[in-house]
Amino acid sequence: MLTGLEEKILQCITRYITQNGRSPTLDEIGQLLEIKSKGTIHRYVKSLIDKGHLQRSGRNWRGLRLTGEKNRRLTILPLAGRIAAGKPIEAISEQYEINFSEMLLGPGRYVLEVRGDSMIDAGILDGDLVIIRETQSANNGDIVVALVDNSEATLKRLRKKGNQIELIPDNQSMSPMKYSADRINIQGVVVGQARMN
Amino acid sequence: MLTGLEEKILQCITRYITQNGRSPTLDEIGQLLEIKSKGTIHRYVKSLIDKGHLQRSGRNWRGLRLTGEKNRRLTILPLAGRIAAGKPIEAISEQYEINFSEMLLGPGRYVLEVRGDSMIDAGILDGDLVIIRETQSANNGDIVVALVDNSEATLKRLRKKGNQIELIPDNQSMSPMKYSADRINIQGVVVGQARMN
DNA sequence: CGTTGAAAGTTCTCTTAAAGTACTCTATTA
DNA sequence: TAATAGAGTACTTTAAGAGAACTTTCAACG
Repeated sequence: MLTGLEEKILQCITRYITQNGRSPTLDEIGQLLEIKSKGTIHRYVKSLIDKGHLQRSGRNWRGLRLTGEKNRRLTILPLAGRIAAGKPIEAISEQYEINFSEMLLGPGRYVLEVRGDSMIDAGILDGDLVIIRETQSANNGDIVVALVDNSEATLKRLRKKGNQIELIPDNQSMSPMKYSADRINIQGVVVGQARMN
Repeated sequence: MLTGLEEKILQCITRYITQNGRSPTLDEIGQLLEIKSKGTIHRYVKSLIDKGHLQRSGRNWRGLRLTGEKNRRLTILPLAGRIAAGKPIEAISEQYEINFSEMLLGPGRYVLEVRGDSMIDAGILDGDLVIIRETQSANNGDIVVALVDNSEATLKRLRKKGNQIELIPDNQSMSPMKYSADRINIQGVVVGQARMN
């Protein structure tokens, strides 16, 4: 079990290595985390080595290595940077990690597997998983699970117009459908989308 | 058998861990349940440990762990069914569950934020997150992070043809690029994709 | 090739704040 | 009266930071 700082330092090293291809020095870690004493850093790096999350190769400078085997914090991954066509990976300074638990957990979450291409322009393909948060209310523009006439469920983008509700497929070859508000029951809204390869 | 307060505290801890990835301190529990004395909290936490609902790992702060079932459910969501346009949600007969930890965890995973539309036909939009597994080898058809001439990183679909490597954007308005194999370095392959709304 | 000094790593001690533990005392309620 | 619940106090342990003093590594230079 890692303490808060141990966690932070491990993340910091992981990120440094992914971006620069070599491990940081103690002082560099200290700079990134705003800790002035390299003795303090060393204590935690050593404890990470003892706990098996890091290895030191020989006694070289910048000789830290990730072991990778130990499970990291459950749903948190380092955000290494941004990638675009034709450019180097752009380093990210503001944010260190992506917390998926916010999307995945929390009350009333469940998953639906999407069938069909009706939301293809929103990047939701056949076979994708969408994470739904159960709710009766949704805003214009949300992608919702809507129950029509209490019999048909469908995944569409929502637009409310007075007493009318429009369910809009994000697919140019399909057309929106209009209903009076009392025929539509919102079951939930899409809070995330995932695809596993 | 748990008393009312024991139940409340256990739920509170479970919820905290699922949302934050680590256990709360006694004071934090107290804050959430509006109990001022951490001595009181401690008494009930201890009784929960005695009854086997919680474990304490060592003497660490935030060292509480859930036992049994609850522990395993952390990154698992119920798969409620399949949804398609114009049809009821197709129920999935067995209790089927989606385990995201397989995608998110494991050695050498990190996240990149995608810039640009070059993979739009694969459902990877501008701003999406892709989960990368670090590897030097990839198969034909994989979506890879490729480093060209050790200077430009790009996300493209891979096709190998003898000593030639083709990097194919999944976007009809862009054309594939061909390189000799020695100019390309595979950094990792896409193992998952996520979008948070 | 060996010397040397700066940079990096290691080992300590000291300090503070926060967290956990062990009690006692009190109130409510069935 | 026993079980449940809350407040509070005193104490111990842990996490975290600063910094001094030391050794090792590495590269530049004569």
